[in-house]
Amino acid sequence: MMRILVVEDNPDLAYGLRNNLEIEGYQVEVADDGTKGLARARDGRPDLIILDLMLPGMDGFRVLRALREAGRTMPVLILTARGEEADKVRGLRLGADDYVTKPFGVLELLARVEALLRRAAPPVPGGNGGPPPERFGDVEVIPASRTVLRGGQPVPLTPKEFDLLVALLRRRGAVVTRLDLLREVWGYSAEVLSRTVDTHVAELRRKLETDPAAPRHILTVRKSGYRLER
Amino acid sequence: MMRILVVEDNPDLAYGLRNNLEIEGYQVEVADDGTKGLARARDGRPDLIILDLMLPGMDGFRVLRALREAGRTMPVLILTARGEEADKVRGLRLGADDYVTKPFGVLELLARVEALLRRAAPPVPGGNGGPPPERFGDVEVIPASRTVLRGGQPVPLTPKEFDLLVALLRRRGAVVTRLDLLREVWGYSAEVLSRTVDTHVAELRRKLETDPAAPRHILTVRKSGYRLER
DNA sequence: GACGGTCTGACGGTTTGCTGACAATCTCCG
DNA sequence: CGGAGATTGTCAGCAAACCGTCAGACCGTC
Repeated sequence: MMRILVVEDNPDLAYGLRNNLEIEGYQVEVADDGTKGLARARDGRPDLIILDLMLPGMDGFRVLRALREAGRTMPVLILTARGEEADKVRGLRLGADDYVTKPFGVLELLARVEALLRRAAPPVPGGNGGPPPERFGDVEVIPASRTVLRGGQPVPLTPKEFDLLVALLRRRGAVVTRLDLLREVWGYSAEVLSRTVDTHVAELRRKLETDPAAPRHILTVRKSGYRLER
Repeated sequence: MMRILVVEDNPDLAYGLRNNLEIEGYQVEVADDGTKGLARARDGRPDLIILDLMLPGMDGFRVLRALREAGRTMPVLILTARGEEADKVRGLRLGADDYVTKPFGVLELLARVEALLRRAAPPVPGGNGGPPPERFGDVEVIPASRTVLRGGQPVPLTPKEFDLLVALLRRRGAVVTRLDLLREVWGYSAEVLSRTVDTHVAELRRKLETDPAAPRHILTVRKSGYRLER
């Protein structure tokens, strides 16, 4: 059974989380301040941590940093207040794996918890917690949390968009054909008479390029495919 | 040495393919109908198959399906007639790995063959993937990104221009006739008698030569063709 | 039932390629 | 040296190819 540690000082919220998580079949432990949270995380080694950033005493950032410095690599999902974009970014940089903005729907949180646990399933022997972030232009791609920052601000990408971006990133500088992209991102081999790939590329440009009509990073290679440049 | 099976009923085309593939260092076998092709593929286990879809008797689709049902997983590149969009899709659904539309330039086919074999091969740890850049004068040609730099600055080339440049580069120092260029870049059915090649050469000179009227690298060999010098 | 994500096909703009006429250049030979 | 013929260079206009864009359909989830 998966064990989850909730570090949250608000009793109502903590109670609600415990309830919902236990209904889903998780074993839940709650710590109501940062110091206790860090201790439980280090000693108990839960499978996942839900960490509020706003905590009395030792705040969430310090907990997170101390945890990673102690070599604990379990996924961490941080809770941030609406509008505190900077906190999100700082948390992700410190090694958080995902974030949820308060107020949040319980289902959204459960979905993210499930996703994180599923992804963390295969433990890497010598791994240090996933591949390092990739950068191009003012864009930073953090595979571990499927997060994209642009100029330090999180950019919401749909799953397909993110996968497509990663596929281009994996062969940065080289031409990637539409067929290759279909293979790697879509997973089946059906060349398209339609504009599926192009549509998603356009969306990526809209979200990540300064001037989508004159892209500087996500480039078209006529008659061949696309190419991502720094 | 990589072994390639060509299943093609048109003798001229089969001959041309064999020639070019052998020049590239592949060991080539040819089958001129579907039944023979299937037998050779199953028994000989080539590293790659080039399969025409239009074949007398057992057509390419049936060959492909039978091959996959027999558990053979080597990459298959299918040849389809122009405009047969549905065939392409059907072929890919049946498990083809790539397609080339007739008429095709030999260089395009060679590039795709190479790509398929590279993908099927175990990735070399220290390998840097792909052929190294070629240089002449202050020009650098990078096949992987279909990019050309001149004095370090990117020069925008159209697809035909790039392919033409690569064709000249492949035989740097030697004379390449117009007919050769038509075969390699334009396709096996070279029916162009006009000034097409010259026009594109002129454009290359305009973009890559310091003085296009007195070219130092892309040279004319009167009564023969063109020659590229460092 | 609203909503977001995804896919598709039609449409239009732009680029690219091809062509053929003409100009320029070269070669050969008178 | 000069000129004819052969060969190559140049150009602009047309047609096709190619890609970006969009609205709408579909589908699963909330």
